[in-house]
Amino acid sequence: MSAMPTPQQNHLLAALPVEVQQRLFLNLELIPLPLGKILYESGDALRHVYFPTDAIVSLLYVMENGASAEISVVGNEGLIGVAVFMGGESTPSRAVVQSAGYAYRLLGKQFKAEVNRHGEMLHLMLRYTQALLTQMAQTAVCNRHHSIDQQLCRWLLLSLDRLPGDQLTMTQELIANMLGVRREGVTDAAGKLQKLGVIEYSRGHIKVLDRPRLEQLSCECYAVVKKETDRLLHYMPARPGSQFSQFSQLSR
Amino acid sequence: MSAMPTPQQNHLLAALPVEVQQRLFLNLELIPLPLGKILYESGDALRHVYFPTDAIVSLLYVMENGASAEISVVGNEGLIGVAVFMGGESTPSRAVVQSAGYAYRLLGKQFKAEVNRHGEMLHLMLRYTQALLTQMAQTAVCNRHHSIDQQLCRWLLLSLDRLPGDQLTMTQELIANMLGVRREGVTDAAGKLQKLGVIEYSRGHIKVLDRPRLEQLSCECYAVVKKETDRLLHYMPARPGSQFSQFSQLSR
DNA sequence: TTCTATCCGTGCGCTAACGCACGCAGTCAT
DNA sequence: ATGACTGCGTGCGTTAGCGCACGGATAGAA
Repeated sequence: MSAMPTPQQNHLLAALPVEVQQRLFLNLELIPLPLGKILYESGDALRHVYFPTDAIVSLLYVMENGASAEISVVGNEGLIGVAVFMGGESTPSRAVVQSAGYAYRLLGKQFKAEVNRHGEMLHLMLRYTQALLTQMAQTAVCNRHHSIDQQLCRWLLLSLDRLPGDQLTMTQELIANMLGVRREGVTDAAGKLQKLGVIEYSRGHIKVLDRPRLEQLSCECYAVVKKETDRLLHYMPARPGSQFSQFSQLSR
Repeated sequence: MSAMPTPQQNHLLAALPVEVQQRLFLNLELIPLPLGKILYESGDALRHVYFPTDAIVSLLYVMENGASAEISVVGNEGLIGVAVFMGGESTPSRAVVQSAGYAYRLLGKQFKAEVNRHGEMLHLMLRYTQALLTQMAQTAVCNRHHSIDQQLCRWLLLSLDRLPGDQLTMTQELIANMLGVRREGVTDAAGKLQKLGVIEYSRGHIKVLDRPRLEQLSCECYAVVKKETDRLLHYMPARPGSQFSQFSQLSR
């Protein structure tokens, strides 16, 4: 609602040199991303890349038997469609909107053209891709070794970092799909968090009351990824007036 | 043993244009990789990249509590050290030799210099990185949803693909570390496979007797990664009229 | 040969997570 | 206000994998 998103709300776009921005921004197209929208399916040839401003998109892997698992989350710190510049043009995963909002999108061709100038865009994309790699690796390990309780905390923090405020709109069923666990498992874990006074849950609305505690209860995976992402994409300090200080509040 | 490995045994090196090979091969250094050797630790600044000829290297993630999990396997189809050209210079994982052999290594600086020519080397590396990404994503999903039995099959196949012959030298303890499970779990799963006549196991020596059966018993993850890796790295030259024709734009 | 370190098999109790089923409570449209 | 639908809580029994502990087997060294 309210103010129209600007391209600079996406951290990658914002980090580009002015001249690159000037070239690119003309071709950007603002697209609303409603909850549940699928940006691409597993194996689809990618026509566009998306730079979220305030939406969150999950990279979800769906298996033959229908079971699924999230392998990565992308918000305004990143982009969807790295496969375009990596050369594969498609990936075996699905990109689905997890939290409604907007994204700027760019034609694959135009994106590639800019990358092929071998300037800052290329290097930014490379570093972002490494951050993505880190997130996936950590997800793999987390899936192996950590309890649902811990993973829920991690997941909430990941989402929180990509949203303004302390509210999420998210049913337990959806979270379960992302984590690749049962819905009841999420109910259980969320119930514990609520009893501890860390969150408030009600019919698809979550309010985080005690973020520090959430970080304590989470597994190390959250902090590791955050630290590494910070290191790789050490953006300029958050612009004045921006409440999206996702890369500035690592405690511990 | 005996014959000295050639750089061309590594698929990536072999896939490079002759002129690039001529530039690079002078700087390659043949390095023996004994079992268990650690090429780099989590967080280490990477001095070299390694192109295995006949060794297998695991990217292993070790957690705070000591638990571990393999996030990727690299043999003669790839290289160790993508972080060098991605810009991060380090990763939060450990690279450890899982099967002894040789690798050619190259100074990070020289590797970067070649990549920075923005020629075939860059594009090859990008496609390889996407293959790596795919492997990690699949590992994450596999860790979530598949049984130890299935994962063992997958793991054996991955190793087999990177070795000549049908023999592996690998204790169950080591496999357990890679899969991030108990040693007893591996004993169990391997016992079943042996009863089925699929493998022969004896004190760190595995002989695969029935590979087709192994593929049947494995989860889909093996086939998915293999197919995608093939797509990304084998069928590189864009054929006219193929859906990868946009590809040539990047590859030139 | 004999010793010893390593590797592998096995049994037992335990826990986390699963699959299923049911029921209640908000929420929204009529 | 009424009904229906969605989202959440709960209580089973079941199972895969864990942690531990011990014991047998095999290879390589003394």
